[in-house]
Amino acid sequence: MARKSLVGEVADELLDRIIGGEFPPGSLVPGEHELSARHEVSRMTVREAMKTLEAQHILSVERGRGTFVNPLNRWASLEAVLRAASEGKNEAEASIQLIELRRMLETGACELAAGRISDADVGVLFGYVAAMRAAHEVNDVAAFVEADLAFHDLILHASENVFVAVLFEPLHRVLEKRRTETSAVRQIQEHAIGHHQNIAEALESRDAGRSREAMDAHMQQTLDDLKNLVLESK
Amino acid sequence: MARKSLVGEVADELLDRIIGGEFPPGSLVPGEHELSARHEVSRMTVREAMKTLEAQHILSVERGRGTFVNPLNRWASLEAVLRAASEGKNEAEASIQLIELRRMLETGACELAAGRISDADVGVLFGYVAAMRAAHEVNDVAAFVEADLAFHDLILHASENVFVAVLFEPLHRVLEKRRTETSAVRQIQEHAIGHHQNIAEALESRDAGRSREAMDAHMQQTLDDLKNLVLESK
DNA sequence: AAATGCAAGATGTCAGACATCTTACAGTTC
DNA sequence: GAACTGTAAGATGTCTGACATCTTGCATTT
Repeated sequence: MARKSLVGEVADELLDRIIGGEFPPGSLVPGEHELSARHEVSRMTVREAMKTLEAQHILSVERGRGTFVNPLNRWASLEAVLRAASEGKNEAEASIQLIELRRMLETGACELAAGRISDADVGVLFGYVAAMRAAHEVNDVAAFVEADLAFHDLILHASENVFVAVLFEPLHRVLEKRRTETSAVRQIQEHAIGHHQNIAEALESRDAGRSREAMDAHMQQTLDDLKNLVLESK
Repeated sequence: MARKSLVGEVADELLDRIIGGEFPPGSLVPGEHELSARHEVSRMTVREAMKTLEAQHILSVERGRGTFVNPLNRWASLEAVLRAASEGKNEAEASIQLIELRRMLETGACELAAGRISDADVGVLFGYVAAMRAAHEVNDVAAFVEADLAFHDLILHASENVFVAVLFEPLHRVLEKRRTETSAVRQIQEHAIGHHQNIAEALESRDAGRSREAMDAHMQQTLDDLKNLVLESK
């Protein structure tokens, strides 16, 4: 599996070395000349790789002095932090923390959406639940997942908060694979259908607190499902 | 106010043109040669500027075809989205949405922290409240803000969720300026001290629900303060 | 009409050069 | 001896020009 570009390759390797502890936060990374020699690429390629990491606030480049590693809490890339947090031992712990994060955003968005969602969108929401039910009956996992995603996406947009969607997007991408796994279990599907029904009804009532709790219960179920899945496979 | 580097200048100008609607999502931006001619810089400088925007998922570069603008909901940079959302009319609306987002993360983190914070950290928390009180009495705004930030930062870390801190960091940076403004108002300081006291007590009781509500009340106050401030100045 | 080949234009990468900034150190001055 | 200064080394910033490779459209061939 060769990577797409030399720049991406160099950036990935450098990030790996940082995560591996070779260059701890605050330390100086090798100069552009040295890196270009080590990776056998031109200095321009190294510079572009650095720019990539700098844009994610993983590195700080200071003219005349050198390039430094930022502390992890300044990193702006959820994926990079995930790679760092999953390093070695605690991948399960990282997954749980991601679900916790998702829970905050989804329950918050759901609470906001209760006061802002249109009647039409509530109807669409119930439509998605029906689609999930239908997919469950014919055992169509792909269709089930699709309706599930659309359901949550609609609520996110109904919250009318652009920034929530922005922060949620990388999270969504990271969690996507695991969601497909859990959604394949029929019992989990049944749980999910019930929770989605509750959420849709809560939003229909326009009760913010009730909507939040309905989504929170769903997230709790997701967390439990993940824990069981992780405990089984490990 | 000249910007630091040519690369940053070109990246900013290009982002401005994108936000301004000159290059809508999905459209093709001018080629590297054309941009280097327009901005009177070398092609290398343009490439590095593009790389920074690509790293933030604002642009997608496809070899042989060109460079395309991504839809706004894929942008990974909160600051860039903020610039887009504040374009022209609705800066106040954007500020409110940012507070809403902060509310989700802080209340969520506080709820988690209730079950994980150490006795020692609870003590430190009360120490920060005392510091805020002292700063309030001698009218030291800087010290007040510092204790306020430390208070929230400690709770964030006590949640023991790395990803929350990562998502919160850019939000923190964006909101920092405005917080200094509101914190200068003595009446708002008094409100804040009371709320922080309640939060610290709730965390001390280790009651997750109560902790969440205490932080939620504080966020509601912050939102109200902001609305009043915005309404006054505009 | 379908398949092929080629040229144009885009990004990817390279090489070497010079500019500018930061820092340390040696030398100068008082 | 302390403070100032100039210089050299090493780092990043930028430029120029070249060649490689990929995509696409179009003309050519079959």
